[in-house]
Amino acid sequence: MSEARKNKKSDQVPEPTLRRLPTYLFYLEKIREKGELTISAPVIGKALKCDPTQVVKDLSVTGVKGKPRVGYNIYELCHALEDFLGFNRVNEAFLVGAGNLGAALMSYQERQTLGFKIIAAFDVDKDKIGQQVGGTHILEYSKLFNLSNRLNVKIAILTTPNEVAQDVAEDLVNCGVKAIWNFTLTNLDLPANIIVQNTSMSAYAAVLLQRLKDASE
Amino acid sequence: MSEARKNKKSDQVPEPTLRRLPTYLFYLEKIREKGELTISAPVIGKALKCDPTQVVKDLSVTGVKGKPRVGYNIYELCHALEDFLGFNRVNEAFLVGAGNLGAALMSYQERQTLGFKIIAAFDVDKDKIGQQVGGTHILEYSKLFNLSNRLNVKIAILTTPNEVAQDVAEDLVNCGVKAIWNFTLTNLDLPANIIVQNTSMSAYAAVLLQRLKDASE
DNA sequence: TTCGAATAAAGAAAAAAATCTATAATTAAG
DNA sequence: CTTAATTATAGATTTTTTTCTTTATTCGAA
Repeated sequence: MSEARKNKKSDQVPEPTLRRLPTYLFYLEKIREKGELTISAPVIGKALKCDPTQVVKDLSVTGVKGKPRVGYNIYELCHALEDFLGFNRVNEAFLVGAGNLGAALMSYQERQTLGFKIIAAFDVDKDKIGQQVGGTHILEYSKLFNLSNRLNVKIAILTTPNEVAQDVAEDLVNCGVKAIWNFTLTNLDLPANIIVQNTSMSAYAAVLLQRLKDASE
Repeated sequence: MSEARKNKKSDQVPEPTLRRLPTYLFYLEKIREKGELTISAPVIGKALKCDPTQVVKDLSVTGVKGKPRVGYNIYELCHALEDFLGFNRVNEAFLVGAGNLGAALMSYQERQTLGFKIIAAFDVDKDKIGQQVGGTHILEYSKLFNLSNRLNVKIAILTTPNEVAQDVAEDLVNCGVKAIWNFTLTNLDLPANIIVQNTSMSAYAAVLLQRLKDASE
């Protein structure tokens, strides 16, 4: 049992790799549409400006094998990536806070694969309730509790104002949500078994500004 | 000269640290509003669920010194962080593609410090042109060229559809933009001196889905 | 059929980042 | 005034991630 846990941790795919995988997938889909059948790691590396051996290592998590002097079968690779990432499964999600960012994510999911489907959005703003964005209805927040009893939704997207983020997150956990994609600046304090993915736009902005500063010195 | 370049690179603050700095800043601002004067690294670490020595290392980039048994002066630290991140300077930016995500970022900047001010947004959609989001006007895309002659904008946010991303990015570079925050899935092919910060929502989604999968095994 | 070039794969080495440890400084309590 | 506890700091260690190197495979050209 302790060995099982040890395995589980060592089996975990590194986060940098996970972050790169969707990039490969979208690039490969674009190439596939052009009618190409195979592609080699050096070609991918050149297009995506990264190391070819990095590409090979990253792609190896899918289990797909490439052939020397030929490369990978694009169709097989796309399929394996989608399968590995879970992008072809129906990962249902709630969204709370249908403001600008919330609405953006709701319409985002329509056009591009986000990895899951937002099946219901919630807000307390009377003006928003009843509206529909990206094919998803915005419901009164209090409906969350009824709805979560019937549906078994494990993922939630949190795009509320900072002030209510902690309370809403606790509600979501009580409704059976296991993973929260947190776009607020609030550091959520939740049970250890709840997966929280903090995504702050400021973090990226900080890196961009700093690199710009570095470059001009 | 070669030594200067060497220094420049080794002086660069690690990206993980840069990404954490805004989190510290927003947490500290919240604490400061409560009237606290000092805070210690262990307290920050506990609140933000990270290692106290990590906190010390991260904060040391600002040059602020803490006192043993007391901690840091919150006011001084906030100020130093803002200064270091450049959040208190007026970093002007263009935004191209005032769709959902673009609009989200435009209104985002109003409420929370993104690190810069979007001074003009551009789109080709007649319905959007003339509108105003988050205090910023949406202009006809062709106006970009005239405007960039007068203003000296170094940063651009790219939230267009994937298909036009490369062309728009090239336009932006021709207009003097040095750094592009790319929200599209297109891998931009631009001169090496242009800073590109790719931000794909799917990357985060991938990590979240995977960790959820790991947890249920 | 054979040779050579290109490539994936696997492992080693290097680099980067996070964590841990020891030290010194400081303040509060006795 | 002294001591003990707390904390910042700096350095060492460990872990993680990336890059480099080697090997073996495969296809195409001679």
